[in-house]
Amino acid sequence: MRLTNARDLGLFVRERRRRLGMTQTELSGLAGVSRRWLSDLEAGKPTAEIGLVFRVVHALALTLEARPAEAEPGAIDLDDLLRDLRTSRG
Amino acid sequence: MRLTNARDLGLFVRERRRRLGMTQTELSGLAGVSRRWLSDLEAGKPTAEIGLVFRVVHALALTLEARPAEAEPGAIDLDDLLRDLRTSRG
DNA sequence: CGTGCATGTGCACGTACGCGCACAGAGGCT
DNA sequence: AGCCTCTGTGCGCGTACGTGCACATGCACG
Repeated sequence: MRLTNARDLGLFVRERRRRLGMTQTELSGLAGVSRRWLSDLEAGKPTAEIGLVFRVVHALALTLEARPAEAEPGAIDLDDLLRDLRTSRG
Repeated sequence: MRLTNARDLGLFVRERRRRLGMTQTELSGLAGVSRRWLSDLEAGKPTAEIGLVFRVVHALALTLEARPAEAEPGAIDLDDLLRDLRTSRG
């Protein structure tokens, strides 16, 4: 699942939690966060602290991966493009 | 790159930023965050808000992906295992 | 050596976090 | 109908956030 914002994250966490058959109370205890906060997170709260988010992610046996955005079909390497932009007129 | 905690995230952001030839000032302006905060983020601050993190991630042309943790070589499906645990003694 | 840029960091401010508690609404089960 | 579980949410508290500013260090260049 691709996460682009807090709402995505919240929905994904909720779905994952349900898939594992957990309640908010159980997951919050497992992750060491309050149920109150978890409820807000699942609702897409954008001000949630990433440290707590990582705790929840681990408790859900999830892996978080970051990678450069997909190259367009035009086959231009975005990394090089941006870097060139910077080094040429920066 | 696999991100497991705030420190990972910070280091990854820093490396990615440098790879694109950006300074903290440039990236912070592009992402709409303060340079102060970006500096802290790259240092691994665990209390950073995920909303701002997503802004930086986008500004770096990055994709964030979440997925179930890898299954052990023992071939037990962790999802099923956890779900069964819950439904049988919950 | 002096200048300029990149980065880290202390400070003060206004704001909102995350927490626990308590209650309300919605289902499900008997 | 009555009961129990799950979830959302208002409130109040103590705390730390994120921001902007200013300064210091480190490094490259002429």
